[in-house]
Amino acid sequence: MEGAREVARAATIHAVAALAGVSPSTVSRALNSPGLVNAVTRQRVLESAEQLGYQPNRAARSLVLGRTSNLGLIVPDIANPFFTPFIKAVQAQVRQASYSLFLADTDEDVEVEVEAARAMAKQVDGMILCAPRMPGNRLRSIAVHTPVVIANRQSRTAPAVTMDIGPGVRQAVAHVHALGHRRCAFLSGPRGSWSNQQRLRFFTAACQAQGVELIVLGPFEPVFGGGYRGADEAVAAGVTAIFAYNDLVALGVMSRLNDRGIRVPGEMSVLGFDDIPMASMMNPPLTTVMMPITAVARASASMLLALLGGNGPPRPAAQELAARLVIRSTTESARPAGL
Amino acid sequence: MEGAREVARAATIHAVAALAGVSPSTVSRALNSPGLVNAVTRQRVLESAEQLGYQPNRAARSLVLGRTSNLGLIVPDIANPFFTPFIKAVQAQVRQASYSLFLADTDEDVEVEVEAARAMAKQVDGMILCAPRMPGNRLRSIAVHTPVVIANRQSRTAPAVTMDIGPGVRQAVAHVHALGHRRCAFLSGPRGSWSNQQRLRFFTAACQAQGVELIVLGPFEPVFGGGYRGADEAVAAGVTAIFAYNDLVALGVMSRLNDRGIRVPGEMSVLGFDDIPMASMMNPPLTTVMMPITAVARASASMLLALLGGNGPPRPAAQELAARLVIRSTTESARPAGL
DNA sequence: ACATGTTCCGCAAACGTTTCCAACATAGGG
DNA sequence: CCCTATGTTGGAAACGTTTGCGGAACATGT
Repeated sequence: MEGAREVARAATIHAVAALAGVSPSTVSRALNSPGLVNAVTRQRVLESAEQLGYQPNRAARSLVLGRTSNLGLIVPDIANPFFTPFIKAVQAQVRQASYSLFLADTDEDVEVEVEAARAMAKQVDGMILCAPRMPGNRLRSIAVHTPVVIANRQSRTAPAVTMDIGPGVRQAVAHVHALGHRRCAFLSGPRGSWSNQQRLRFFTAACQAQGVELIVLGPFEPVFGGGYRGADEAVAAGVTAIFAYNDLVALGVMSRLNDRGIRVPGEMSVLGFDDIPMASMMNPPLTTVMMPITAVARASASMLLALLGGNGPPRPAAQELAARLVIRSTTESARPAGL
Repeated sequence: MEGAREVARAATIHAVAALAGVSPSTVSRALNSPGLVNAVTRQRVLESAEQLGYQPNRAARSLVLGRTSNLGLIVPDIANPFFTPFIKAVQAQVRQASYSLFLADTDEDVEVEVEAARAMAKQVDGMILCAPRMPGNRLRSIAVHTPVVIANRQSRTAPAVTMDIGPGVRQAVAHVHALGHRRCAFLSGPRGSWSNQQRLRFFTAACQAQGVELIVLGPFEPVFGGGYRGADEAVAAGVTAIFAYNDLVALGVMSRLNDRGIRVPGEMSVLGFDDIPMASMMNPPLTTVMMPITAVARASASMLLALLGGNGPPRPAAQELAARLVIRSTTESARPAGL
């Protein structure tokens, strides 16, 4: 009967004005453009505001200002450790520019992705999209209304910051080649994912260039469990080294190989992709291609802020950062099969 | 010079009204209370809205309605895998109730915690706080203005949902006792953390009750690296089993023990806390106390939604869910020292 | 034909801000 | 002493919605 517990009704600018004995306009000015109001009046206003615990109503402010001071970030999966440094870096930068951040996770689902983006677009000034699966036209329909920066994927629709995996992939292939591996497997990630297509393409090219036979398997779920099946198929295919779509599946592969009594790196070399924090903590620590994800986050955030700053589209409408190989302990010389 | 790239100015309700040949009020009603408007007019309005790509202005709506349809969630650390199931579950439930979610991470820092909460409070209808370090008075000053549910921590200020670690801890101690361990270490987490104090208290009580000597060490950082030092100190203390503050440090402990050539569980039993996804994937898989974190998330979200639903404070103003031990492969019979 | 009820719709106020404009006071220059 | 520039303030409009109130149109019962 009593309805929702009545939270103390927030003080408005009028209340502050009344208490300070000035008009609401003066209060607004005292708070937002200190230069325009007499110092002693200002002090009085500030005290009244403090006393009443005045907090400006964001909705009213947004309404007249036409902006929300909120930014959005969409990532495929919060649980994927690959994204956590990304999220943290974006959040830090955004907060420093005194914006708040909306974060949404799409469970790696295209429909959720566009739905989340659409819903978010209505209440932010701009957003960073890390949406590897969203079709181009959907993306465009959003970018028309809202300033958008695309992360980790190329785009002609909006400014994008991507990673150039070329150097890392070539280093990886050169590394296994130098160790004597001649027949390797690539464990694909989700079929529709742009990242997967890109990785597959570069591995194919690098292997061909360096004379390594590449067996491509999959697709597998880009999670730990995906590595189980991947390991089995790779073993069946008789390869001596495995390039996993990402570190998570590499970890799954190692676990499965261990279960089957196949020693890493003694009998099978395993390479990951991404260099998530966990990679260096595994036993043995994982050799992997390090993605400069934090740098991407910073660049994306800067780009978005520049876009909103009204300085026109940022100079480089696209930016690309290089990945590189990190050699740890899951790669070793190939041994002749059967030994 | 040209200013920010001018995004197409959004269509207002007036534009839709004009196109449909009705008044703005009718448009509003057609969209929000279909029953109050004639079916054919409604159809006309809907078509006009569609044609113009009309999206209601959230700020204006919030202003008159007095609510934002946004909820907030504050967690100490997104990178901590313990929280990812929590975040996901909250997000799913919140979205289902057609709210959007603001997510903030506080880097385990008290100041950031209260600052984030304060900033967030201004633009959400309610929030879930997972803030183990926030002082009670700060918490109260926020809960006065905004409906709040506290997760994973007791509170007399706001409705809370906590986990009862008692059963899990007692099972863990009984387990190692049954295996013959009589001298164990507890690796403490952050000193100020409520969780840590709680875990320490329960382990102390359970060990005393069951006749196990407990050496408490630390505090250690609640991350992987924290386990390195923890492992060394535990070995130095001459214990045969280690209770880690959480799974992350347990993983660090295992890694460090492995480096030092100390076999787990052969020479040292290790128990974690939380049962993060990774725990079951380690090699060997970790024996740990499982926290019902997803259940907590669901309960918190339901509680908050009930609070907002205006049904008054939800029936149980506090709720408690039980933790339990999950036995895997890092615990084994104690061997006489020196063998 | 009239009274009464129902259905549908428009008018206008309200939400809490910001900001343009005008008004006033004061000071300074001629 | 007047004119103008400057500094400070209040009034009022505007942002885009929702909603209470009243009126028009129409149907129904007498």
